[in-house]
Amino acid sequence: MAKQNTVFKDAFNRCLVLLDTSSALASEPELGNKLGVSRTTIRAILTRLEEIGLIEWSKRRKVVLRKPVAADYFPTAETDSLSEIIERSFMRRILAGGAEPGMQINELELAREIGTGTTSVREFLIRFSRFGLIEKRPNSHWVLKGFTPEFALELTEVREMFELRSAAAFAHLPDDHPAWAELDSIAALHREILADVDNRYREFSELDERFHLLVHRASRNRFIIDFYDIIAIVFHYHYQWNKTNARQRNARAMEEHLVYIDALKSRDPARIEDACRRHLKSARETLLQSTN
Amino acid sequence: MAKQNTVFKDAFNRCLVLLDTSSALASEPELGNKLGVSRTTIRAILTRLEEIGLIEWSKRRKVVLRKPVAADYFPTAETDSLSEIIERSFMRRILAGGAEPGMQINELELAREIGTGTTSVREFLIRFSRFGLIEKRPNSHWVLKGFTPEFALELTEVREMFELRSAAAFAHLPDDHPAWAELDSIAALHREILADVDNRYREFSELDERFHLLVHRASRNRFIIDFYDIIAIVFHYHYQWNKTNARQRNARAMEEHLVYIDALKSRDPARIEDACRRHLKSARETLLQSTN
DNA sequence: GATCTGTCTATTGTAGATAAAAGACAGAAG
DNA sequence: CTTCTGTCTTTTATCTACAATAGACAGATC
Repeated sequence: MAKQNTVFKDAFNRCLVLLDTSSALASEPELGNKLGVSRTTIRAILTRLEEIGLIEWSKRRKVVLRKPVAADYFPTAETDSLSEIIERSFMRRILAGGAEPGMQINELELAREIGTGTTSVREFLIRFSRFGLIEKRPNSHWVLKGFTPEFALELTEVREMFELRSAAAFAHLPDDHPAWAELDSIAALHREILADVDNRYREFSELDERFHLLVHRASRNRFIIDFYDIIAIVFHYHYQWNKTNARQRNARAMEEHLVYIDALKSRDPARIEDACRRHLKSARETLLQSTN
Repeated sequence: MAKQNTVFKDAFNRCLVLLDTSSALASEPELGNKLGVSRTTIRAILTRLEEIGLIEWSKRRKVVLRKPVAADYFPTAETDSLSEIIERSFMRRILAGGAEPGMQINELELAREIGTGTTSVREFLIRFSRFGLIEKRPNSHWVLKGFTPEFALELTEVREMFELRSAAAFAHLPDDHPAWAELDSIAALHREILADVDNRYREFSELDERFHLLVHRASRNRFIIDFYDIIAIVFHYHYQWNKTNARQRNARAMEEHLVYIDALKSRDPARIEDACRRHLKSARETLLQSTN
């Protein structure tokens, strides 16, 4: 099969949500904008909606005939893009499985295991190589460098340099910059989650990424912002994987974030640097604990 | 054609050089080590050497029959790997040609122009995207972000952070670390070139890369060292492209390097920082002059 | 017994093909 | 005259196939 129609299926599912709350659908270009896909895909969606009797479609008339039910949706397993599937498979293998540094990575074997073509695996590995966890031997295999203490230290060294600089830059954002509002909204969410931390501590991972990305963005430097991808992916899988004391660790990190946010709002360079350093120090320790 | 045999051709040419100064060739594994290729390729080379009457080959006996002549070598155009060809073509297009920021990049068109398959072009673009000059719109084209002043400023901001830290780390290398010897050899080469700068100033580009890479390596941080790739490629093509005042610029940079090297050898943090900052400042100005 | 060669197998690099998705353009509808 | 739809073309994402290259193993040679 040349290409999975995951874009179609995913957009179709999102379209069902739209359809749930309205009695008619907008024009094709407008739908395309809302769902972030081209008109070609929109028309495929409309065709299917008509086929399964959800709408009556004739030129500009797109009347909703009934509410969508669970069976109308495509299963979520079919809406993941191939690269997401490969990423998850690969990360599970190297983080969860016995992933000894120095291990060889075999494109063909990976592809067979995931049930996909080699090209996609290759492209994934090339993209992934910028994270510094694997390395290519030309005309030969890839080598896994491993999620080792050295990796964690090198990563956090750069992270600290970048985040300190970004945090300092944050203080100089103009008063009307949207980042301030976003910062307030993030702070509020922290307080909400902390108020019910036993049940909601799992929401921290996503919040953490949102907060630090906001800080890094203040650098206005594409290399600094791009580097945050590496941190995000490492922490993302790290959270999924290492759940010991998760509640406690997350609560502590959220407290630190609140201090850090207050420091940013004060615009006082010394306070910012201090709060930032404290938080980065404990983030580093958390990460180091989980390397072997 | 599934795969170009450029590895074979390139190793063959390098083997001819070996053959020029000896009357018999070593064993297959040893040759493989020397040339950095597998035994399969070595045997292909030996087969061809025999075919064109350069050696007599029978099991372990590989007697040289005559000296290789120019016609025995494969043309250099055939020894470049496909990714090198694509890289050069692409850089020429975006640096030399009218490369407006925001321009769309078309995989198919690029492939046709270079005379290669789309897969290779795609993989090149994925690898290249880490340099921050292009960006992918999923399911659609790539966008050229352009070699703009913003790019140069963002690049040099990170470079300065990394190089200052690496230079500071350099001072702490143990006395017997090989980097000190390499530093001396680089300094000597600077003096040689400076003594005949009118004729040899073009050798600076390569020397520059060698020197700064050595400094970055002292950080022992893979992210810092990898980042130097970006700097190297940008400066590499920049030197090829912007030749105004090249002699004068290179001479000045070499003088700065010598001061910088002396500072490193003194291990005095303040001197190092000062020399490093001065040099980085003029490097940034040079780069900025050539953006538009 | 260590290293080499002959032979065979497995993997990578690249081209070419094809379905999915994007996008262009003219005529239709407001 | 602006926005929409019908239709068509182009490009991307992915699979498969195959030559080049790497690498494994057993028997030969030192």
